[in-house]
Amino acid sequence: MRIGEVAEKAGVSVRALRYYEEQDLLQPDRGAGGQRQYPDTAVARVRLIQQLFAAGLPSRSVREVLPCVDSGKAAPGLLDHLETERARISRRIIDLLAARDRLDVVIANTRNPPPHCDHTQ
Amino acid sequence: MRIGEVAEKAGVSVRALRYYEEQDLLQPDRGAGGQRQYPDTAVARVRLIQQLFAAGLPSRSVREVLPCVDSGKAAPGLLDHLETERARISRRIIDLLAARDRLDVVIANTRNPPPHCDHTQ
DNA sequence: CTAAAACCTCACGTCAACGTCAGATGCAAG
DNA sequence: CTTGCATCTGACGTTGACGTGAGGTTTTAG
Repeated sequence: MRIGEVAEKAGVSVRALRYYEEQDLLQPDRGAGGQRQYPDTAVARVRLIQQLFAAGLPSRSVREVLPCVDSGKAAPGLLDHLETERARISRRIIDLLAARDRLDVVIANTRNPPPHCDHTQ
Repeated sequence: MRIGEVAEKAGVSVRALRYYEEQDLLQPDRGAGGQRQYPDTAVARVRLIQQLFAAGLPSRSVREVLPCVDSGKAAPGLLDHLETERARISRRIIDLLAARDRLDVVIANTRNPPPHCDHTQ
């Protein structure tokens, strides 16, 4: 597969794919004319990368995690890192839930104005 | 209250408070010497701002939402905006949950190597 | 064979929420 | 009075994940 097809199937930009390679998250082959050649599995891999990015992992961490997804083995000390990231994600989820609740209050108040109006500031 | 105290009580930097003012999220008074003077309610307000930022709202949206939190009334069309943001947060939460699950698989595999090793790419 | 896509490599631009530094001023204490 | 910390106003720096344009090459369709 060439870069455009991968981009479309994975739902990312061509630029993003080149960026991933620059960050050592992908290592596509090169065809005769110097064009990138991806295996079919690359699409799933890109989706995984996106998911990890969405979780707030920096590319450095993604680069460390990817080999472990393949091999099922972790480099020494990586397990701690993984759990640290997991904790970060969990905290982020909690924060988002709290923020959503705050928004819900605002929305509810907006739908039918409450009797007691805060006059904060 | 002066800016340093607000910063400490709200758990943010002094710079952040000046930035919020620049973005029209706070309008502190000015004392004789030109120093900012905050009411006690400012601490809670800053915490709210932080929470909305944590939810991924840009300062523009926060600026729109804040008056409604006070008044309980929404500007026309804002309700749609609020629900759009709510939906965005919900999607974000779902993404994070999915990503966390992915990490959990990696962590589990790392703890005791699995029989079947993916050889993705 | 040729025109149009698609691809290539630099390399600078972007955006948000601050960090940080410089140089000047204000404010409370001894 | 002066020492010293808090605060002030600019204004440039940072970070990450790309966007975007320039200028050239490769591949594909007709």
